Amino acid sequence: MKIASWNVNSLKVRLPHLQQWLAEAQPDIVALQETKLTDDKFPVDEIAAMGYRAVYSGQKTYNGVAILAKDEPRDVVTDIPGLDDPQRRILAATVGDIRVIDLYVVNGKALGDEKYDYKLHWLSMVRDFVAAEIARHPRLVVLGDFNICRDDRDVYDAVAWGEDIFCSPPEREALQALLDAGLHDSFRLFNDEAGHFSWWDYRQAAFRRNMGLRIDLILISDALKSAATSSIIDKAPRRWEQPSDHAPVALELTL
DNA sequence: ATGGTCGATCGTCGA
Repeated sequence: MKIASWNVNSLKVRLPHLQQWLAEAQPDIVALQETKLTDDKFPVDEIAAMGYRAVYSGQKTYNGVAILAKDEPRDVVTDIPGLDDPQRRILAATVGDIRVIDLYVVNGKALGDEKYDYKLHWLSMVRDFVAAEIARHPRLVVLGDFNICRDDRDVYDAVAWGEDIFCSPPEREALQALLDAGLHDSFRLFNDEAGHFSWWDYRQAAFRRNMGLRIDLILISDALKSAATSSIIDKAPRRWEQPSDHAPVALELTL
């Protein structure tokens, strides 16, 4: 069983990369972020031709999330209970006996910006939703683009970055609150090293210089932790022509 | 040098 996440930065542009990666990696479940497509434009047929069912929650120009799976996703949720939000950033579905919550966390722009306040509020609402979901679904995976670096190992120049956006204490506390709901950062079950990133800016040849951040995470409940055998960042698609600025991340389980 | 690069959209914003 393989579960993956990828911020594709426009599914329209990146569909050929997604198709190539699905063919090579063969994940059972993959969560996508930044599809930037309204639901009527979602490439259902092309995805079906790859052997995947899809559920999606999109909007024009911005945001947009989707879950692809070889088995039919069911019990789909597209909104955080109690949060009236037009931005399409969350998608929950059950595949087999695994509950999947796909997140495209608010970027936040800068400390003090109104988008930063929205980010923290959005995360607090997500935490409450995750706490309710984990009570109902012991096998829970919460994955996506978190737009938070959990600790300094996840930043290419932590001294220079300091406590700026993605690394501020309130953001890190919000991520820790999610983990405290009963989740584990699957990558860190297998790798303690600094310098493993999932996103690199398009500018300044950042990828070639490995000037990146680890912001794409796969968080898993206790029941899945005991079955996890690997959790990796697949940098290969970042080297392809016209890539997403994010690499896919993938978890393997013996289930 | 207050920039740089993408994507959506078509001047400018978001990341």
